[in-house]
Formats: sequence, structure tokens, C-alpha cells
Amino acid sequence: MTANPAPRTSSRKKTTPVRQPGVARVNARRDGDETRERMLDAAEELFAAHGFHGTSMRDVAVAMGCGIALVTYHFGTKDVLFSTVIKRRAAYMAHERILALDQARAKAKGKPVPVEDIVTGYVWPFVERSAAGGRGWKNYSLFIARHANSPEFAKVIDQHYDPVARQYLNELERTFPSMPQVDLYYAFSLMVGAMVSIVAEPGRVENLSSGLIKASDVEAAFQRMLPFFSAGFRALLPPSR
Amino acid sequence: MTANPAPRTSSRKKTTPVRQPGVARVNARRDGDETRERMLDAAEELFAAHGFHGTSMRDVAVAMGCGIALVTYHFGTKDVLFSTVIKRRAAYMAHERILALDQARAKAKGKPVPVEDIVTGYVWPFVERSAAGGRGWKNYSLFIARHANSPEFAKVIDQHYDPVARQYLNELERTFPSMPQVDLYYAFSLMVGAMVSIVAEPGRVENLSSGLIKASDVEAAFQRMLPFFSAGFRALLPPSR
DNA sequence: GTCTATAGCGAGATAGAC
DNA sequence: GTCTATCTCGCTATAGAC
Repeated sequence: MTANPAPRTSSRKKTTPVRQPGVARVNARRDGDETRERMLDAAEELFAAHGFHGTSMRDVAVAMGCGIALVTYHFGTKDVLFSTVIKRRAAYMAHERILALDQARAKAKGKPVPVEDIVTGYVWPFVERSAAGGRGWKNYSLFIARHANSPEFAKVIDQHYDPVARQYLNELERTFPSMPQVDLYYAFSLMVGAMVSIVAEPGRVENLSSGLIKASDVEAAFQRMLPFFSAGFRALLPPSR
Repeated sequence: MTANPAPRTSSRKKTTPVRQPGVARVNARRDGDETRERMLDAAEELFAAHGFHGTSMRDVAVAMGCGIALVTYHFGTKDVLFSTVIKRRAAYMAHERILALDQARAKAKGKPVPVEDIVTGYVWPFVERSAAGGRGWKNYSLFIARHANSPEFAKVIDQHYDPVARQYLNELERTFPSMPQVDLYYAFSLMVGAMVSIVAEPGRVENLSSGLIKASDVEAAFQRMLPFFSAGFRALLPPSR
């Protein structure tokens, strides 16, 4: 059950040290920024697969094909490396979610935003990136899922996700003005917990259903999440009389 | 963010080595069985707080007020200790859930069991133990939540929980005969993921709702989960025509 | 059943050369 | 920016006395 320490040695890509023709920079002997990014990729994957405590700085260095000292040179401590991994993609997620919320608001033209649009705006970006964002985003979603239920890590994660969550909660209050705020927060937490757990375990549903579902098809999960969550929110409405 | 290694030293209860007046045993110099149980309690709490890789055999020994060798004497390896912690309370959970399912079946008298009863039968035992089962069960629910989204641990957990889950899924198929099996499995996974994440983070909802909810009141969460999940299941029904 | 002692390895982080 | 070398500590597991 414990992580097998053997086979996660690096494949040693040794990518060609050629610069991208974008922003030219000065004072870089090789290319520190590209190294940093590849290092974050490696750490992201390892943290996703083995968790914070299950991943060592050595592991990251080996996956990079470099010495440990280079990792600490770029990030200082393991904690910083960890939170940098979170931070890197959190901004994009926040942006996509806010964009979706704005569009939903515009579509509603002052009227309450339908709960389906709110659920979609929050859930879809995460699911879409996990399914179609390539290996990096897939690792990131696994990374988030793996640490989301551990308070000390969730604290760091929430730092980056709470502001957007609050905006969605505000919008939900306008959609369900008669619903007690507490119920709204519970429903939202249930939604997030379920969403995260689904992308987390690409094999669990398959095991239970004896291989009916393709693991890669995370988007298929969204088709179930949308009605499930939307109906769940509505079910917490107090009986209208 | 990383676990603070300092303050989790033991309180050194040094419980009196007096035997309970139950089953008398032979060939025990002190009382190995009671030691085993206390060791599982300590491991359970530490695993729940810091995870498998964040907990060392030393930590367990210190919490017990004994040497490391005694831990390996009783359990051999850390892996065995870990899975023994899971196993210990899994049987009780399974029993409670099967009991609830049988009662729901009896109540339905051959007709399809209402989805509310199925949701309650599966969710309530877990939530109830977490809220009212004392410190041990509370730690256990945190333990499960913390490792549920990590495939290599979930595999061990599922070994103990899948058989009962399958029985519930069978019953759900009778309740929703028109629903594609895939949808049923998705809904069930969403339910479990959400349930687990709620008991996992006694502080998360509070943070978002600015302190509206009492952390200890996990039962209050059930009052939201029941309608949320039940409506979620129904929402995946194909349109009846 | 419980202890002390220790083997043998891996952890995170730093120093200083290039 | 990257390397080698090393410090100091903690880890799991075992050996053997009591």
C-alpha cells in the first residue's frame, strides 16, 4: 500500500535549453524561469501521486535530473514549493470562474441567476481543465483533491479559492433569497466536496460499476454533477407557502 | 503549514494496568490486548491529524509512552498498523448500514425502498458515529476523510466498504429501475464524496459562513445532506414520458 | 510483553566551488 | 544557475536483554 519508492525515478527528458521566442530576459545564465516551471511540473505530479509528506525534495530533484540543492535554491523550503504549486494555477481557475459568473449575470439581466448557471460556472472550469487541460492540469486536480480533506493543507488551498467562492455564495443568496444562509453554505460545501472527490479518483466509479465508465471521461461526470447539484440546492429551499 | 512536530507529544496517561472484569485471558504478562487497543487509538488519532506519511512509528510510540519496538512488536510494519486502524471500526459500520438497509426493506414490504431511506441508511451511521461516537469515532471519520481521495489509501479503505456499497447500489437499482446504471454509480460516488468531505473539515463551512455553524454539530449537516442527496438522485432520472 | 541499543538509510537544508 | 559535498537529524525495523 505504501508508495513504492523504486519506480518513480525520472525519465530524464533533458529538454533542449533553447529559449522560447517570447519575452527576452537578461542576466540568466541558462534559463532559470523555464527550470522553475519544469520543477513545479515535477513537484505537482509527485505531490499529486504521493502527497506532501510522501514526496521528498530528493524525489523532485531526481525527477528533474538535477541535484537537491537546485530545488532549494529556487524555492527555499518544501513548504514554499508546495504552496507555489497551488498558486500557479489558482489564478487561472479564479479568472475562469469569475468570467463565467459575469456572463451568467449578464445573461440574467438583473433577474436571479439560474442555479444551473451558478453550478456550471463553478464546477465546469475545474472539470474541464482536469479533463482537457493536459497532463499538468490533470495532476493539479489530483493534487487538489488529495489535499482538500486535510485541514492543514486545505487552509493553504482555501487562501486561493475562498475569494471566488464567496462571490458565488453571494450570487446564490440572490438566487435563493428565502433559503437560510447556513443551508446555502452547506450545499455549496457538499458540491465542492463531491466535485473534488470525483476528479480525484478516476478508478473508483469504474471499480464499483465493474468497468462501465472510461476513466478519462471526466466530462461525462459533469453531465451528472450539474443536475445532481442543482436539484440538491433546490431541495434545501424552505417549503414555499 | 507543515505539521508542527513539537506539540504532539503524549500526555502520558499511564493508565492503570487493571484488567476489565470481562473475558479472562491467560498467558499475558501485562495485558497485550488492551495495549493493542490503546495503540490503535493513538495511531488513529495521529493518522487522522497528519496522514500516513506525516505520522511516524516514533510518534505513535511517544503518544503511547512506550518504545518504538513495542509498536512493531504488535503490528510488525506501519502498513499493517494503518490497515488495522481501518479494519477495526469498518465492521461496525458495515453492520449498522446493513441493519438499516434491512429495516428499510422490511418497511417497504416488497415495494421499492424510498431513496430517502437508502440515503439515510448509508449516510446516517457514519455521520452519527462521527458526531456522537466519542473521540475515537471522531478521529476515525477524520482518518477516513483524509485518506479517501488518495488512490493508494482508498484502495485499502474500499476493500472494507465496497461490499456494503454494492448492496446499496443494488437496492438503488430497484428504486430507480429506469435510471442508467452509470448514472446511479455516479450519484452514489457524489454522495459519498460529499459526505466524507463534510465530516472531514469541521472548520471549512464555518470559515465560509463567518462562524454561523457550530463545528461539533455534524448532525446538523445530515439534515442538509438528506434532501440534497435524495433530490440529486431523482434529478438523474431520465424524463418519464 | 516490554525495554534499550543500534543498524542503515533517507530526510531537509546549507556551504562553497564553478 | 547549477553542481558536489556534507551536516544533522529522523525514519523503519531488528537484535537481544529482562
